[in-house]
Amino acid sequence: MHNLLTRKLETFAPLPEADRRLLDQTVQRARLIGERQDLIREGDDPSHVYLILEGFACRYKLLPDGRRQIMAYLIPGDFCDLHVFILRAMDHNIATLSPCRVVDIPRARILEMTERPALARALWWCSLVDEATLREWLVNIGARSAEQRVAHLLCELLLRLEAVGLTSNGSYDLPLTQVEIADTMGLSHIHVNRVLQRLRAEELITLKNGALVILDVPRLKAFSGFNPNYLHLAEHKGSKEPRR
Amino acid sequence: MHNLLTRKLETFAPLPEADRRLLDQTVQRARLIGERQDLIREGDDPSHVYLILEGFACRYKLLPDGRRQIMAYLIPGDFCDLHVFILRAMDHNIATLSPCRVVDIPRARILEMTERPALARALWWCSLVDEATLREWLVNIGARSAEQRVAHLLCELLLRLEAVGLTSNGSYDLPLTQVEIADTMGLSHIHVNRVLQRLRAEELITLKNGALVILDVPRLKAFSGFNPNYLHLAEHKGSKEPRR
DNA sequence: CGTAAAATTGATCTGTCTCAACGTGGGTGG
DNA sequence: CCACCCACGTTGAGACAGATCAATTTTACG
Repeated sequence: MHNLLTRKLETFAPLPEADRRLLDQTVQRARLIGERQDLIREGDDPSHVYLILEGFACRYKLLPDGRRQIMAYLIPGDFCDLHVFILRAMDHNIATLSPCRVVDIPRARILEMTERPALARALWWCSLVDEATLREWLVNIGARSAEQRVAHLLCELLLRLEAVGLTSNGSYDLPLTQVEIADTMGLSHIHVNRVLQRLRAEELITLKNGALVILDVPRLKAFSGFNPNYLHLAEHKGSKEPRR
Repeated sequence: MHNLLTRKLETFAPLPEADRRLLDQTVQRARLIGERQDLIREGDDPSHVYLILEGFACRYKLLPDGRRQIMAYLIPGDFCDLHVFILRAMDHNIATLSPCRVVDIPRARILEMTERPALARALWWCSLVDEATLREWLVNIGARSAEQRVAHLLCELLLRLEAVGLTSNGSYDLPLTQVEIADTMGLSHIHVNRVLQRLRAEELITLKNGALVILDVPRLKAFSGFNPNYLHLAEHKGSKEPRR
């Protein structure tokens, strides 16, 4: 099996051998970062693009009154700031949640990647999937009940972590505090606590010390109204030809 | 002044004359579509990319229980479905809100555009700004009060419409019903009605028959906690060099 | 005019928040 | 190695923003 990045990008479409080699080179030197460290701050114009190899990170914004809204979780294989390559200034912050292993990719290397058609498309695909995920989060917060929101998040993370081999039948590490889940869902942490208790009482999940077990995946999906289409996994399974 | 699309893309960076000519050609033949028509449905893989020249449209998803969540407004200069160029299947619907003038751009033309470096970057910029807007909407729905949410939306539309020349000092056409605003904000339409009344009572806005007047722009921005950085306007004003 | 969609109003209900304790477990320094 | 501490989780009570239900009024338009 190839490295994590290759594995993720090939979810979209197979890559030429030369591209794989470039990715292998790219993912060489990683550095370790402790939990709850800001990786990038609003206003920054970072000189490198960061790629998560291990651990959880998040995008977030702070409001004047001190509230925090988490807008995305970044898991192994995710780029933190591909967009500043174009946009110049970060409009939000990125912080680690758990200890992370991170690769710093120089801009020149990204440029090199975007000059290879298959890789360029794969990177574009990454940022479009991020966007689609954001849309689903908006639906989640805007239109679902507290219980459904949390359940939906757990279903999404199951599929995303499965895609990078970080689950074992329905269970995975979820290194989040209830406060962090609350800041993600637009709920108070007290309410998140009660929601989790209800999900446990319904025998849908088990969650203790960051270890999540989904006891009945189909039921949790049905309960939360989960439809995986927005993750755009399994794109090349249908053996479609690239379109003109 | 050039056409609308050129104007919008040059918000990001000036374009070579040849690119402008290509854009002028692209925007030739538009078609008219009535209000409240679906342009694209979930599951579609459209053969053209649609560009709005006039009118309002929106992205939305429907939930099993019949709720609708609107996830974006599309205004003149916005692409509807640039992403299906890569992702293949739509994961949401797009419908007109008001009558619209729309250009159908064949995929081949998009491909041609992405082969010109300045245009490719400009298109990428468009989709990154869409993503940044989505993040701000998430913050809006997740962390702000009903009054602030609506006020924030009105501030955002002011800047976006200003960028395409569709405002006149603090006022613009807002062809939305209160139900549509409600489906956008994750509120009931009855509550939206009351929120609008309060904004009017505070002498922040006037809104009647789709004509919005913001009576005190700075106060409305302050009230809603509006920070325009996420729209990434005025990128090349600072005369930055393109980075390597 | 007549009709349907949109806006408005009032009354009531409920999900979620806030405030205020209290419990608990893992890490650390004495 | 124990005791303390602090972050995290849990519980209860009360308050409130916003939902729901049910009319009624206004507006747009054929």
